[in-house]
Order: sequence, then C-alpha cells, then structure tokens
Amino acid sequence: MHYFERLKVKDALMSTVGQEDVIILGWVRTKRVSKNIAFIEVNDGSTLSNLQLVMEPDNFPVLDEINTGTSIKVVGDLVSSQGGKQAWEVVVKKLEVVGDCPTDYPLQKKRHSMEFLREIAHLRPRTNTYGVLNRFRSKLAYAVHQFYQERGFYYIHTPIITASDCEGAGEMFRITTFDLDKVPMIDGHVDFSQDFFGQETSLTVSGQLEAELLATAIGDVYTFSPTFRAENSNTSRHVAEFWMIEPEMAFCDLEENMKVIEAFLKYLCQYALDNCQEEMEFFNKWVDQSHTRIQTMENIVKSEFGIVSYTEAIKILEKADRKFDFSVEWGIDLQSEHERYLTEDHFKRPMMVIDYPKDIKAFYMRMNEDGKTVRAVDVLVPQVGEIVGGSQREERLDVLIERMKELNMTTEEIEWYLDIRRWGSVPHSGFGMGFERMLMYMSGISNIRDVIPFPRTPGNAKF
RNA sequence: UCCCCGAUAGCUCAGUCGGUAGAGCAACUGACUGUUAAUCAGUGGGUCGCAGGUUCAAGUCCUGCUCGGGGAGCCA
Repeated sequence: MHYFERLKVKDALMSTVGQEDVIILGWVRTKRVSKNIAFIEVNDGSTLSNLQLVMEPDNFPVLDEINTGTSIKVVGDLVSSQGGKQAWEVVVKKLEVVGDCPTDYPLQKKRHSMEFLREIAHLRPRTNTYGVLNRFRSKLAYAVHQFYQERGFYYIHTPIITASDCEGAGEMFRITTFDLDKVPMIDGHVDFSQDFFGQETSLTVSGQLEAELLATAIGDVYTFSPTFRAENSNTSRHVAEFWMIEPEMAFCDLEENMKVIEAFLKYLCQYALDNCQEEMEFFNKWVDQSHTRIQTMENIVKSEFGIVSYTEAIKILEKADRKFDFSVEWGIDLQSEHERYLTEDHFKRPMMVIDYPKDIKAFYMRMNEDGKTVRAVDVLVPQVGEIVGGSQREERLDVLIERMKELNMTTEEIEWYLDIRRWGSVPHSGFGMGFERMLMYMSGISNIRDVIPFPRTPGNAKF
C-alpha cells in the first residue's frame, strides 16, 4: 500500500521544492472535469487543506468512477501550481480507486448542520469541521501533558471501577456481572456479595479521592481520564462520559492552587495560539459567530483572572441593575443566570469564585475560620459557565470526621481516605477541569456533543 | 426530569383562510472552461416523524407517542 513511502498532504503542501513520483493516499473531496483538463481535490486527514491533482481526462477513464468520498491512490509529480489558490499541486501519472463511493454517500459537497452531522457521527470525522476539531483535540491533550510534565507533576492512573458511593459528584453507573433476569436477592435487597467484586461497584465520577492518596506520596500528580456521570442531564454542556483533568498537589493551599489553575488555562490558550493556527483560524472564521475566538484566547493569556469571594459575588448580584429569575441571598447555590452575569456582564473575563458556603459544597473541602464557608474555587468563563471546580482539601482528621457526621456519612468504607490524615497529613489542594468544556470555550463550538467524537447522552450510546 | 420550539425531497427550508407539494443546495445527464464550494442548460427525486381523532376534504386543526433543538436543574 506504500504506507511509509507516501507523501502526506500536509507535507506536500509545505514542500519547498518540487518532487517527482510522489505517492498520495486519500479521499476525494471534489472533482472538476472538462474536456481537456480535470482537477481532483484530495484530503488524507493530515491537515485541513486539500491537495489539488491535475490530469488530462482522456488519459484517465477511471475518473468516471471517482466521486466525492472515493478513496484513491495517486502517483505523480509535485509541482508549483499554475492556479491562484494553492502553491503546490500534483500532475497525475497514475490514478487508481482504492475504495469506490456510491453517490448515496451522506456527506455532500456542501455545508451540513451540526445537528445532522451528529446523527451520522461515524462519518462526520471526514468533514472539515470535525477534522479540525479532532486534530485540535489531539494537540490540546498533548499540551495538557506537556504543562504538567514540564512542572514535575506525575501522570497517574486512578481506577475506572470504584466501590465508593460517597464521591458525591453525581449519579453513578452501576456495573455488575449479574444476569439481570435473575439477580440474587437477600432480605428484599440485591445480594452484592455474590457479584464480581463482592460489593456494589460503579464507574468513577472522579479520580480525586485516589489522586489525593498519590499526591500525599509523590507530591504533584494529575489524572487525565474518562469520567462517568449518570445524571439525566439534557443540555449543551453535559455528557455522560467525558474526559477530566484532575491535578492534586501536596503542601498546597487554595491560593497556590488558583495560581496553578490560571497558569494551566493560560498555557492551553497560548499553546493553541502558537501551535494550532490553522485550527484557531478555522474556528474564528467558521465556528465563532462573532469571529473573536482568537482575540478571546489572546485576552485570556494577557489579562488577570478575576477573583471574588462567594460573599462578595452575592453582594454584586444584589446590586445588579437587572432582575434574576432566582432571587439572590447568601447561602443559595449560584444559578446559571448568576454565573453568566458575573463572568459575561460584570467582569467580562474568566472568574474565580472562592469560599462558598459549606452547605452547597462537598464534604472534603477545607473549613474556613468562619465555620461557615469552605476553601472552594469555581472558575467561570463566558459562554460555557463552570469550567473548573477545585478546593483545598480538609487535612485535619477531627474536622473532617466532624463534617462527615454532620452530613450523616459513615466513615467505614472510606477509612482509607481518612488514613492519609492520620499519618503525616499535609495541606493539599486540587481541581478538576472538564476537557470538553475547555475545548468548547477555545473553539467556540456551542454544543459539547460536537467536541467529542462519540458523545454519550441520555438515550444515546450509538457508534 | 421540567418549560418552550420544531419534525415536509439526500441537506436547509417555504407551504396563506383546511382543497391532493415547492425553492435553493446536493445528485444525475449534457455543454463549456487552468478549474478551485467552477459555470450554464436539463432530468429524476416525497407514506409531509408515528398512531389515532375532527371534517365532504388534513402537510395545515385536536390528542397521544417518538425523535431533534433551545433554556432550566444537576455539574466538569
């Protein structure tokens, strides 16, 4: 097949000199045939742009079999193009069909709606938009690793299967090997002691608790792994399976944690500006309706994030010159409309809200001196909302146990989590960033189902 | 799960007061051209989401269901 010998379209287009007898392997995007000359544009996924092929139709009767979508193998000479829109093109010497493509191919030579493409998610990677997105996603995943590796963090693997039901981050998907038609029962309840693990187990909703164990051993760690939430959420920013990045740092307080968050977000934006120009220009031109995506990324890199305490945020909202559907008072959970007002209207930039009331945050967050608020931080960005949630963890064993009692939580199944507070406990902090939400923000793509190749949502696990 | 909106050709949509179906793009055929989302001319293409109901007559009105979109809650 000449896999190793072929020239990728990306490399052909970046060539500095002409080359004889190059091999191109790819899919036809469009064909233009006239009596004396014919053009094919071929794309192999290596880059957004197509490579133009030129030939005399009389010498290539196989042209009749070539449609949009056909996969082809080409041998020809790479020469500078006589046409205006591209520097290089290939004068074809040999052309063969690898796989034909009947004309009922769903991807037409025209723009399609994101909604339609979502229904054919197995084919949409072949479109310009999803080619750009999937290459961007790969590059950003690499940038995530690069950021942490450069700073001496260790990449850790936390379990996908978990037995802790107290992670508290949402509904969980149960896993079992039971024959669901005859589940063993005891005293009217499912007898999980007969199940594979001898207890009830689920897919993880967060690697944080385990990450804390590793952080209190090897210092600075991060996870980057799939996460599962069984919430019946039907919104443009929720999926049941998504990828989350969760750093955890020993000997680190909330203020230091926030510096890592800000540096991380800025790093990803700077990385995209430096290394993903083609993708960012595409998003700016075709995806972001206000055409300000590049400018937004540049602003993030330049400007300081806003920091406001929950209590101050409430005051700002109370003074706001506009009505909210949900009334504002200290102690409420901030609603979407409140978060949007803060980040989009009041501060007009990414915002960190800190020190939330303990009652609306998780049990493991460190109690402040006031006894009412905890060392939590949510990062809000325009258009997407919450993109990062983090906190300083409660490292004082007695305080943590007291808090769990308040919440009627049993400590039995989570003794292992308490143990790191028993022996050599240290202040530590961390956060979780939704990878897809970050991709949404950076690309301007407004539905999370369009930044992951195969989205899982209530009622839909196709492909 | 709740609220709102929608479902008509392959895609995006129009369809008036209820009277038996339209456009653009795509596809196909032909012509022409170093073209480039080519251009020009022509052709084919419909169980109007599904199931009921009202009516002489339903794409159009009513009910239920399914699916999709926007918003809310939950959160990353």
